[in-house]
Amino acid sequence: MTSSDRYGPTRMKDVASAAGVSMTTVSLVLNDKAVGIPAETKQRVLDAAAALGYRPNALAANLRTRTSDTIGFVSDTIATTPYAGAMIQGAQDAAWKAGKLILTINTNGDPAVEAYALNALLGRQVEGIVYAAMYHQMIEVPAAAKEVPLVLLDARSADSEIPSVVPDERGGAYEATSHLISHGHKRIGFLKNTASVPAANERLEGYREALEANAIAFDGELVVAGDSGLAGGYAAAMALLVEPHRPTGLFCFNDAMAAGAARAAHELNLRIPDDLSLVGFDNLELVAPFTNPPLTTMQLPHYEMGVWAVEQLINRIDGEDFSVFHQRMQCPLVERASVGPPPTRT
Amino acid sequence: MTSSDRYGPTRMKDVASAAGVSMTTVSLVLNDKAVGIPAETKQRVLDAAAALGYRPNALAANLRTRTSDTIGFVSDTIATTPYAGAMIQGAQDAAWKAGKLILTINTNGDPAVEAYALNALLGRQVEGIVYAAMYHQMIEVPAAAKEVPLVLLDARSADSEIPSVVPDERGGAYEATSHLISHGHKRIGFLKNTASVPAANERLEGYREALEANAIAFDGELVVAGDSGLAGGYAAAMALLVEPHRPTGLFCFNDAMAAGAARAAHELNLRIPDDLSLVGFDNLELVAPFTNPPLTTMQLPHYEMGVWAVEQLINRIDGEDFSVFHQRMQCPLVERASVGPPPTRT
DNA sequence: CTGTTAGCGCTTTCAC
DNA sequence: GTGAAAGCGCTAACAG
Repeated sequence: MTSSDRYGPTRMKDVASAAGVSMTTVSLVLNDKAVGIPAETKQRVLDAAAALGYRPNALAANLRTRTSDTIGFVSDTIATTPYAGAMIQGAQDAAWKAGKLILTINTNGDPAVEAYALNALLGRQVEGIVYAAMYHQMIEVPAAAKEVPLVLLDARSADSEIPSVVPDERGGAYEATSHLISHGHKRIGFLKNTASVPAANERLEGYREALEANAIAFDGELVVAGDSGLAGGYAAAMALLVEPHRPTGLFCFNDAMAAGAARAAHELNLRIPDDLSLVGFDNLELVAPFTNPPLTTMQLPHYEMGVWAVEQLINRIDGEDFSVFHQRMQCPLVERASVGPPPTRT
Repeated sequence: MTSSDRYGPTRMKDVASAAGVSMTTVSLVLNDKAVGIPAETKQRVLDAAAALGYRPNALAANLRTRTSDTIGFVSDTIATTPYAGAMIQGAQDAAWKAGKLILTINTNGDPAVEAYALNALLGRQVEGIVYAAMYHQMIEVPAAAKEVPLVLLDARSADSEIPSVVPDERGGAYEATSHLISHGHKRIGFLKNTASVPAANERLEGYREALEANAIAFDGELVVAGDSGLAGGYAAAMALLVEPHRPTGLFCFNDAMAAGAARAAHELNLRIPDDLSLVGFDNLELVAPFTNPPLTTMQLPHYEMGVWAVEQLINRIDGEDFSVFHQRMQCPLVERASVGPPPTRT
């Protein structure tokens, strides 16, 4: 009130003079570094700060300490996929728990934007960067991103030095197929998608391995490709189901294809799961529970991957735990009602 | 190379001495404020900066200029809704276009986290805050958020001074109902949800108004409530469709309920759209196109709302355009295949 | 046209 | 135990 009547928010200096102490003392108290300061002084500082509505300017502190408590989150596309939310949420929650804030940016896949965005992030002194793709893929990381600790989320890089986390597609497919087998199925088809993304190849592998592990011969005729949407699933399933010696169970590349398969089955008057069992992948929250019957499927661990990515990043920022580089996150089975024992007569 | 061999990133001072000029000159050149500086000098600065890989420390600049080119994005929950992505994307794109970065935080609806989060944001000198809810609702905004320009996204506040943007629910419902009417329907049911959220009430209003505008008497018997999921839609539709004088068209609170209605129709051997026309709401990208037949529905303008919110925020930060306070964003009709003329005999 | 100088608000030796 | 003073990296008067 006395000397420093001025515009703008209260500064530490104001608190100091209000409490009748120096800035050093205020800083010490407010940052819990007040080792030997009497409780009485401490309280006076706290009171003054509260009375003046003091809020430290983090920018100034960060400039001085050369930290920022901020991490960058770069993603290629965020909206076009329903999965994005959970990943971001996981990342946020983990960051928050570590007292960091997240600066988000999305590049829409444009390399020019990407370069610019990285610069903006780095200029703001982010302590690390999470580089997220919105579906499991191989990406090339701009050199600039490597200036700070970096982890890849739902993506991998040819540069194996960059830590990454992706879903365990192979394991998920293995479990999906095994689930069908455990119900007694022996003729199990795989509806794969045509695109050559890691998910496609690895899910096919998992399918094969599960078959092998159970001494069921792999039959190339039982895997048929289609586009990864409902229409593709419909067509692929149709091709398989009209055959005389049709499969009794279908493992589908994703839930959309599974929904297509269900449609094909209905048209052929095959009941699910009595005549045909179905397992999907993705566990789309808006479709899997609502197919008829509700779809048994594999859950993509997006939230967990988001958490892992920033926890790992923070470990690296803190200089700890450089052990695990490439994490494959387990995809849990979500049992609903589309799987049963195979029909007694095929 | 000469005097300042030191650790850490290059600073402006380094560029200055490398180019043989003062920091002022460097600053001027790099910020495009070099009014009368000879091209030759300018080039020398640019070259030196490039050679040294200089990247300005935005924190330092921001401290000095008392700006931050950063806006805060606070949301209650991000993952649990499929809509969130588009809103964030819109916000991001608009922010990026204005040269701002977004600091995101989500509170999971916890007021304690919220208070803390707001402090963190404000401490980092965000220039404004977008406060987003993940579905259209009334919220109470913490006082701290009002210290900087603020706009509400997909939410409204009792405090009418706070600008906000929400979907035009009433208008959407009006158009949905009118669409049915324009196809010749006269007996149109409304499947409403039981929760008393703004969306529910306003969609009911829009439905009534469209009826009135077309001289169709409102019939309370034709509006039946259910929970807002597939099961609720199924039950509500069932109640209506078993009646002898059943409606020929149904406007549903949302796509999930519409999917339930479709299920009920199938069970009753009513074909869509021959025997029954259906209009949904939300245009869920993963369900609406894939119902059988594909669902005609109203699109929620999430991306556009995100854009509007940050554009508005930036206007306010810049001290311009304080005119529009409450925006209701139009919900466009997405025509697919679930609407046709009513059957000739009811 | 360009350099000198004084801070932005904070943390942190180093004295007393 | 607490204060004075230096300085994080930058911008912006103000001279010259």
